[in-house]
Amino acid sequence: MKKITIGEAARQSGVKVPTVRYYESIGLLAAPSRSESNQRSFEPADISRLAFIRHARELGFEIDAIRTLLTLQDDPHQSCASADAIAKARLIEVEQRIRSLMALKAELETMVEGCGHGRVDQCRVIEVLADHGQCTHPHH
Amino acid sequence: MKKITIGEAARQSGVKVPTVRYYESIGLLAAPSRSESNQRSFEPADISRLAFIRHARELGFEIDAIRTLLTLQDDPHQSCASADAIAKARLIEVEQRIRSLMALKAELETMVEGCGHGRVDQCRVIEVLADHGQCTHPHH
DNA sequence: CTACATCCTCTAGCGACTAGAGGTGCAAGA
DNA sequence: TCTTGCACCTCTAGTCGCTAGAGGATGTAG
Repeated sequence: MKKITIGEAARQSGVKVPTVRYYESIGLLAAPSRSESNQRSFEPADISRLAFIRHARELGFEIDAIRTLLTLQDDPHQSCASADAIAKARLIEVEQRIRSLMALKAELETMVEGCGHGRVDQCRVIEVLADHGQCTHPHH
Repeated sequence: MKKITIGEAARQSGVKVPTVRYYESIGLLAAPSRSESNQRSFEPADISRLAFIRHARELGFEIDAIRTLLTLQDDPHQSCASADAIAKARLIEVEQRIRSLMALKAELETMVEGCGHGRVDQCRVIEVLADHGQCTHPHH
């Protein structure tokens, strides 16, 4: 059984070293055993768990949601209804976020296109910002 | 000259009362004059400035970017190149964010569609999270 | 006059890290 | 053997943009 240092765990999972320690501190990752010189010694399972967390974080899941997902993963005999619900909720969030970003994109485009590259007092960027009534998409 | 209280300023600008105070504290808004009983008394120009800030925040501009935009607004004889650059940078950010959210949406859809509503050990949600290699869009 | 809303200041908290100080341990080259 | 330099340790504080709450003063309506 070779010892996996925190640096190695970080490299293999793609989670940064301080973040690994942070996850341990908030109880997302069980405290690993320590070497004689007090250094953390991880198991392969920890790497998987870290990769799981990283992937979920990349997908924008919050730590609390991940905590739930991990509990589910730890007990595979449970119904996956919770996992499904969490993913669905996240999907709805993402869809909403995309919609609002699209409106935002349109507005920014109007601003940038309208910019005559002259002085600020003719600048559409500043103007649009100053007056929300001019928005092409006022619903934000 | 009627005195505008912080509550009124908040109502008219759409910025919350504690946030108005916060903006003052970080120097985004000049400290207004005070009444005899030490209450803030705002000018109509402050309301416009707050509305400007609110709109810019809604468009996702960071406080620092807004600070620059406000300086530009304060001096309309400057070239609007900076404002243009800030807006363009923000547009690029937004476009990137949309692209990555679309990839994310696709991945979440795969997860949710694949869920057989059975037990966790057959759950695609958990499975996909555990193994990034299964992503349809691995580039995140 | 009595409620009750609004104002004031100040401090602390949120999420999810990140940075830095100050120290120990370890392996490899001169 | 020494020393260089990296990786590790703990702890605290900072990031961003607010938000919440304590504890108190003031303003307004009935």
